[in-house]
Amino acid sequence: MKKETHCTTPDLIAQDCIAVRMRLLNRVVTRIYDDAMRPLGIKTSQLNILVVTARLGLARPAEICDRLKMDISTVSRNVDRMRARGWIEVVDDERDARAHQFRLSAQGRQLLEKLKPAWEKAQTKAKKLLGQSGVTALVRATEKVRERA
Amino acid sequence: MKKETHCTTPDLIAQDCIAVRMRLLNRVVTRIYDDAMRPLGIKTSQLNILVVTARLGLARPAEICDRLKMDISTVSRNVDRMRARGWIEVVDDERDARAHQFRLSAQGRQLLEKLKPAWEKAQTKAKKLLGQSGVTALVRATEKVRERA
DNA sequence: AGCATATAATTGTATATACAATTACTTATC
DNA sequence: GATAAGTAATTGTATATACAATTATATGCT
Repeated sequence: MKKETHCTTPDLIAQDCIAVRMRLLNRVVTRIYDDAMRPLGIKTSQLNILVVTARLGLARPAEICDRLKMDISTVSRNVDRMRARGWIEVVDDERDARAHQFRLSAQGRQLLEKLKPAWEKAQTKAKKLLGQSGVTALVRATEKVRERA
Repeated sequence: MKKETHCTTPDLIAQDCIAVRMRLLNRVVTRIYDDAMRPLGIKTSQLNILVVTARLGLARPAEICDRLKMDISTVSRNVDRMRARGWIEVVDDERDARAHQFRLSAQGRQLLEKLKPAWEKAQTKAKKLLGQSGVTALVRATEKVRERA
């Protein structure tokens, strides 16, 4: 005989809601990386953009949005801050006066190398928290999101 | 013979970084719920607080922080907005003049019932995105976080 | 060529988030 | 009971985030 579980709406949502748990875990994980990288003056959100830009070489804002599933206005303002810190340079597009691209400055590349140990430390902690199955599930889900787009 | 993988730092971080993927997935999942609940005028972050408050009956700010791993100043300001919308009431603590508690108003309870169908729709989408293993891993990780605190 | 439409990116506005500093009160200690 | 130490919560400041509106430019159509 199946056990009846009488859950009120708040109980149901509090226990099951994926968004609630995802946001909670996001806060905890972000804190791990932010703490580790604080001495270097960079936050997790900016790390995202830094590495995507580094990999692309020359990155259009729309490409960054696509890779990170981030609103273009968010990218716009985050890059502003990173530019102010001297990590990113803006290159105008010669063919299209509306467009431009970003690339890392020498300082940006230097920062990337310098933060590696701190990142590794945070990564180890995060791995431990999620477990192997958690990491696998995370990778699978993010890949699925990218495929669909 | 093991295949050598020569990864530059940005490649390594972009591919492996748990924080990057977690934040990406958090944005995608949050968007699913925000879209579903937009007609009701509530956002995912507020839903978190709404359900925790509902379950606790009377909730102290510090309790909400603990449940959600959220900074107390964040709770303070989110509750302000929810109070302004008439979903939450503040009750003074008679024993300690510094302290107070929150509870749902009638409107807040009504909202909670009204949003159930929208929440279920979003929940179904999110489950599909994460898959069963993803949901399990997520629950496991969040429970681990709660134990440790 | 000229106008309508599409596109790239920013800016306006609001919420979410956290750390640091502050305010207001309570508890412990002498 | 006065003062020091501790605690509850807010307020100051900065970043992150997204939707809507705007600006500036490019493209397509006639």
